[in-house]
Amino acid sequence: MISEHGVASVTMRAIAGRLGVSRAALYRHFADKTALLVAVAAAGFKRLNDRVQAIDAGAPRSSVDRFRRLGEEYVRFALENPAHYRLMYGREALTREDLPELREAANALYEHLVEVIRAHQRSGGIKRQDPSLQAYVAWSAVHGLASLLIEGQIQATDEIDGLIGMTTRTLLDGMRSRRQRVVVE
Amino acid sequence: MISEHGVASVTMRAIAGRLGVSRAALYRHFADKTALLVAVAAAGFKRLNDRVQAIDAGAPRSSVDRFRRLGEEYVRFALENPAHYRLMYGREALTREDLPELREAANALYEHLVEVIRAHQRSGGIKRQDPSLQAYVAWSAVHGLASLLIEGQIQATDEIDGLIGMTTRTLLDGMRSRRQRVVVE
DNA sequence: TTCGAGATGTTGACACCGTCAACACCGTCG
DNA sequence: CGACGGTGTTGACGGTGTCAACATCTCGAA
Repeated sequence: MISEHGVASVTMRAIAGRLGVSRAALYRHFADKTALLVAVAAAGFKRLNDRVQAIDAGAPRSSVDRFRRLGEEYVRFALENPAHYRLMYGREALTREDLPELREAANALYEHLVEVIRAHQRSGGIKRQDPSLQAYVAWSAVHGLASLLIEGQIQATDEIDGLIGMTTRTLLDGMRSRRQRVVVE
Repeated sequence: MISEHGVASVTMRAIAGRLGVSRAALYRHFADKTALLVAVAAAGFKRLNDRVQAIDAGAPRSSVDRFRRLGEEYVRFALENPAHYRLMYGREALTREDLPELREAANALYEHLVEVIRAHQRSGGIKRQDPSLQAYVAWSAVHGLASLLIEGQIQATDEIDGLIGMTTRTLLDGMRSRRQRVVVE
């Protein structure tokens, strides 16, 4: 329903109607509408998590490649499921402190990113700074890119692939360790 | 009203009540609620724009400094006006194609960023790539950081200043021209 | 000065929404 | 067999955005 007509069209009555059930029946399973949306948003994070985990499932990759593909896959997910992605980061879902499910799902994704960065640090590719802070910077970059693309704030729609690659490359160059940098050039 | 009790508390009746006016009176000035919110959001972009323009008003700065301060000031604005910032990038405001005011205000900010990047290119600080694409990458990074901070997705709340600095530094290093990079080290 | 038109404000109503209390049904297990 | 927890239904409540119909006010043209 979200991807068809936007999150505004998701009403308790409409959901119940699709299920062939009365409106109040939903309240046997969810405390209120926000709780239901939080569950949907958390499911989105889990799907995204599965997707990025799958990157490392096949043949072993270099740590740079893992980082690049992670960023790519992240943005691609957002572009394919814009309404869902918006919900995942929407205030109505994140505000509720009594429903930690969403935050935990988001955190699992973040932890994976930290792990990928740690691995790339060990291989000498990037600076040995606090990987959790580096992860925040990288997360910010891809989340910001995904958001701006989804909301149509970025005009260059035909250069999306280039923009994604440029973002991950800038991050990698910006975090690159000095020694390697000189060697490379 | 937004900053006091969140955007959800902003209802046509509540606005009218504050103004000492009836609900329907508002419809003489705005087509509907979304149009009103778009106007508020656009005003936010204009305030933010004034703020970043003010950076260059005083003593002349180096192009690196201009870039750094721009990113800093951007994130700081978001942190000081979280609800307003959310509205500025909210789907309900951006979706409406018949109200270009918001997009234009956002675009003015983007154009300023492009100009700052161009200047830094001329001074030889960063690669001579398409500045409009570099601007998208930089915008993504600061917008993503602001969003994650506002929504409480980033735990390291006591290292915000460090995180902002790390973001702009990573961007600058990532875009830095090869020649200068060697010289610097 | 008068008068009429446009801008602005008001009231009452409509359809829709999230939510809840009260009641009805069902299978399960002591 | 009977009580009980899980599930679903109906009807209602207060709140919301919005609009049509009507009232008022301002101000420039005759």
